[in-house]
Amino acid sequence: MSVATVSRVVNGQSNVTPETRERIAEVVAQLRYIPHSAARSLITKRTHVIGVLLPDIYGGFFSELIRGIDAAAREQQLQVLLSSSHGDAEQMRSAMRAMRGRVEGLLILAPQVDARGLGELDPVTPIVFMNSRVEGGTSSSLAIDSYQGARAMVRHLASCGHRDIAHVAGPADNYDAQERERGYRDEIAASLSRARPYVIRGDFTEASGYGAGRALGAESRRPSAVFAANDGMALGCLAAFDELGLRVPDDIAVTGFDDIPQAAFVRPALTTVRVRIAELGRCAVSQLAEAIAHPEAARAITTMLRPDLVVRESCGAARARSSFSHRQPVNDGGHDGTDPRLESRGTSDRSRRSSLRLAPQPKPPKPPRPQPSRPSRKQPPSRSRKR
Amino acid sequence: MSVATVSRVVNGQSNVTPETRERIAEVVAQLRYIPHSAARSLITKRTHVIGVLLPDIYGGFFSELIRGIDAAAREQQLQVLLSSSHGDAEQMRSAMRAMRGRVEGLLILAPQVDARGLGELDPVTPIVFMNSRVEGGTSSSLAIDSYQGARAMVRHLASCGHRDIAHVAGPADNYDAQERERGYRDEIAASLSRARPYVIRGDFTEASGYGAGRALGAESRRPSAVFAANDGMALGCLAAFDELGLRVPDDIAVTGFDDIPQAAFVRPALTTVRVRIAELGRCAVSQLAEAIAHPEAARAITTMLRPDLVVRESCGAARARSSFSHRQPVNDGGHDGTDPRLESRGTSDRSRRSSLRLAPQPKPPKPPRPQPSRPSRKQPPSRSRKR
DNA sequence: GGTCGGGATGTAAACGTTTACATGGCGCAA
DNA sequence: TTGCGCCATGTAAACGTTTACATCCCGACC
Repeated sequence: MSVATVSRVVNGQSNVTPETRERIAEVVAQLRYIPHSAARSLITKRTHVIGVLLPDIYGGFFSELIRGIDAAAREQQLQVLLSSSHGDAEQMRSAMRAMRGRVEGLLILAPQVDARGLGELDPVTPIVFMNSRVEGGTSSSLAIDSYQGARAMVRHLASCGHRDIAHVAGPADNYDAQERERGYRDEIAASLSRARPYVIRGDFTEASGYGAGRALGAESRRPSAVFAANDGMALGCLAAFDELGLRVPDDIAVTGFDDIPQAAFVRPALTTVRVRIAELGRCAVSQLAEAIAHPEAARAITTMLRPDLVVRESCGAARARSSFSHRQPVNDGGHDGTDPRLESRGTSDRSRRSSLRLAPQPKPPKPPRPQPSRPSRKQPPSRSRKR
Repeated sequence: MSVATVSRVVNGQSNVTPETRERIAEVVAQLRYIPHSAARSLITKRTHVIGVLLPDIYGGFFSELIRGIDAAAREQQLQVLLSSSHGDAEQMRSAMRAMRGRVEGLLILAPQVDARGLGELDPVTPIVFMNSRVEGGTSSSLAIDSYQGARAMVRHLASCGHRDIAHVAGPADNYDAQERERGYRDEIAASLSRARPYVIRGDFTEASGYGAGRALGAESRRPSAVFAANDGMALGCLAAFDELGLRVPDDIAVTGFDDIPQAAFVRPALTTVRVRIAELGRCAVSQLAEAIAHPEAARAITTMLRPDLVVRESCGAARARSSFSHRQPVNDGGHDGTDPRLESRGTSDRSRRSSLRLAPQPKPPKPPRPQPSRPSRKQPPSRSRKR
């Protein structure tokens, strides 16, 4: 038996005698032979692996993102080579180098470094950037419209009657943080022309949000609302205010950004800007898979995902309010105007407080948002299994 | 210039003339040449990648675990090839096959499938199992002592005066779930001999915990305490009780298991069994790295990690209580008896309520647990950066 | 000045596959 | 009976590296 025949059997090719196949299969089983993927992909040029470069993987945002990426990757029969790098451009470069030859494409989330430079490092591997500053260049990019999301949130708070709205910003070198702060400032100027923006800087961690909350709560003239640039910091604020004896939303309103899973679980449930993080991951994988499958059609597509405002308890709004539409390629200009999904819950106080999501995240239009009621003994439709 | 010389330059070997080196480096930079890792590892037999097989990656437990694994991997200059598989043994097998030749070792968390069978599939790659049923076999294993943790929790609840303690169990085919339930039953029998165990089954998701909470809360003779087999389900219970108008812990106590990051953030903060999930991941990576570096010394080490009880608000205990020691190789038999770390917080109500962790998880003995106070404007010592 | 040695560079094998192509056997048709 | 063609199998090149070994050049020492 030659290696070629074995190869044919292992790959299930047809041109081999049944008894030869039988014999080889037997030996393969007995020797516990497993083909060497690296050698295989050396010649086939297919690895079925995508590389994922993240700045960090702590917190609800990233775990949710990885979940979405993983799910989509599995659907596409891809494996994921993960690498985090503290947002350091040099570490990112070295991770990219280490991935060359192992992956067929790269998914990069690099809100702090110049994405263009990264793309130029390896012009041949398809790359999809997420939430990055990309101007021109040849790679695709997928981003959240942080600016519009922030404006919508500030507009909402203003419409609730808040006039002193503080902003807990993210790291100064982070693109999303910049955009959110810019949206905050612009909307303050637009909606509350007489108010002055008040920004206190954090770093997206709960701890920094906690610190900011302590500082804000202790101020002589404390704001009536705090808009944090992400949910983690909003959670930190919540804890700080709880400790200071301030009631949310009665004494002070708190809102976040991202809609990480915890946002719905804390009490008071967090009003935030829903990013559909997992879906963002899925989209990115799809887009990358597409670019891998058809490298000839590689156009640099920049997609902007429009986030939704989701009103829960922490802002003190009497009723829910909605925002703008969901997903909108930035190039075809103009909204379609439809799909202004209402996120309103039931009207009774009881039901409004329940923000536990029993059902999987509702698919795009019109989330049915079931009233979580009837104490059923049988398992409710659960998310994917855990552990 | 021959390929050999180029290889020498790229790998920074010494026996090459400075000007040759210079010229080659220049061309390398100009062509944006990046070595092909797969080809390289084909000959060197080093990939610097470890494979991680998980049943699922949803929820606080897994994101924390991945975080620990990733951090340790980065320290050891390893990359992580991630694959989740819904706990299906067949999917696990196929993922393992796909990883052959790509990874130098495997980290497997398979609480539902027979770990032995998995190990036999590929006897050559070093494997470290986590939280799995492993008897004998040649692979190492790292596990949480779920049984003792559950007993400690029930003992604590009993000592708080609870007599009707219900248990929300995990999936029947899950090893940890089984052990926790066994611990629950045994301790009920030991501490509350006249009480009857009451188990309601969940599947480790928040949704199933929510369902169980609704069911328990509505019962004619509802229990005074609920011990959920993981924090996710405990969170679900909390949401259910909140909705039913039951106050925790006054009307009913709730406790969990794992100490996922959210546990400290919800109000009331969750009393739970701390697993030090990230550390578990780190240990597993270290152990695997060791096995890879010294395959000759490959002994099957089974390490049992001892979890700690952490008392917060949700159980209604007046003061903190501690439990047993932390980390104890199971083979050297017998506890040393030292290190009964107290987890007590400050005594004032205010400080007891604050369970936000400002500092990184305190290292093993004597967590200093700083009183989170002084509203400092500068960043508090944060966890690793986010985004 | 010849020989020896050492250092720079080149050559080729090896890693474990896949696959184009060659070989050879067999059956069938002329 | 001879030839043709098809099908099973084998051979070898190729993938992109690393590395043992060969070669070559040059300087130094005898």
